[in-house]
Amino acid sequence: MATMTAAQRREQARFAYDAFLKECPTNQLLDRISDKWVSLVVSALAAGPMRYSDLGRKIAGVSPKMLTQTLRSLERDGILTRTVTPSVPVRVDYALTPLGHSLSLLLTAVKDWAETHFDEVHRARERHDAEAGETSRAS
Amino acid sequence: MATMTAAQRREQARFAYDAFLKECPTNQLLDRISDKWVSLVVSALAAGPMRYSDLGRKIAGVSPKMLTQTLRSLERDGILTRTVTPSVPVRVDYALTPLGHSLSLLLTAVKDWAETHFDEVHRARERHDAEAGETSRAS
DNA sequence: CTGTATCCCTCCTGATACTG
DNA sequence: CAGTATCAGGAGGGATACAG
Repeated sequence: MATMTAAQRREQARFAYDAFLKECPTNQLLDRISDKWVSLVVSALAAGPMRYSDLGRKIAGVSPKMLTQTLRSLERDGILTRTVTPSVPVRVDYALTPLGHSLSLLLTAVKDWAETHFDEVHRARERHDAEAGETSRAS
Repeated sequence: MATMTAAQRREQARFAYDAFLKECPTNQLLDRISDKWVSLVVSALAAGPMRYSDLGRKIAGVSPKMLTQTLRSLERDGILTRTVTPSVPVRVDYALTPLGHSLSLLLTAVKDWAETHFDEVHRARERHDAEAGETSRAS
């Protein structure tokens, strides 16, 4: 029995962690809104409603798959609305809900933080790398 | 030539996107701080300095590899400090820098948003799923 | 125009075992 | 105690082709 103590303990820990995640679904939500494409879509829509292909153009690097996937999950979560206009060529508009707007405010705040402190991070990074270089050159 | 128009356009778009990312490294930073383990480590450290194994215990589901990896990148970015005390068993403490604290404030805000609006999201989700069921049952 | 379905491939993740 | 090295597995992301 003693031979699998480590594995067992790890499994126990993992189980506890999973349980924690179930009690605290905030983490899921947090993971979702911190998704790469989510922030881009929400920022794009913050300026106003947009059509599918407009979004595809504005975000530029996104594949139709990821765009649709992101849009669907955001619609499901009530972050944005999807409006179909059955004209001759179908037209679909996406717009932020009030909930979506409040989220966009937050994302903007985070973005601001990143912009404000980027210099600091960058300097810390260079200093850190430089010191690493010194260390390896020493000996 | 006409046969690769789509591919070319996509490549152009991708190039433009990459260029945008270089001009706006905020996105990289944003991606980094929205990492799954980053938020957990920063929250854990928000309460005060901790040792390596303490972090491992508190976060519970993390493997030593991911813990070290996360810690290293955060140290490099000046979010936290790593202090080695060369005692008989080596002792290493991790602590948030002022920069790290300001970040923890933001992450807390996001977490608060997630907690506040979780009900709303959940309801939106159920309504959406219910409507989908109705749609498929109609016809 | 607006998506959907498929395949593929890379990166990330995590587990294990070993070192200082 | 505090990591590092290595390897396997899986999920996510992208490209393509096709449908409504």
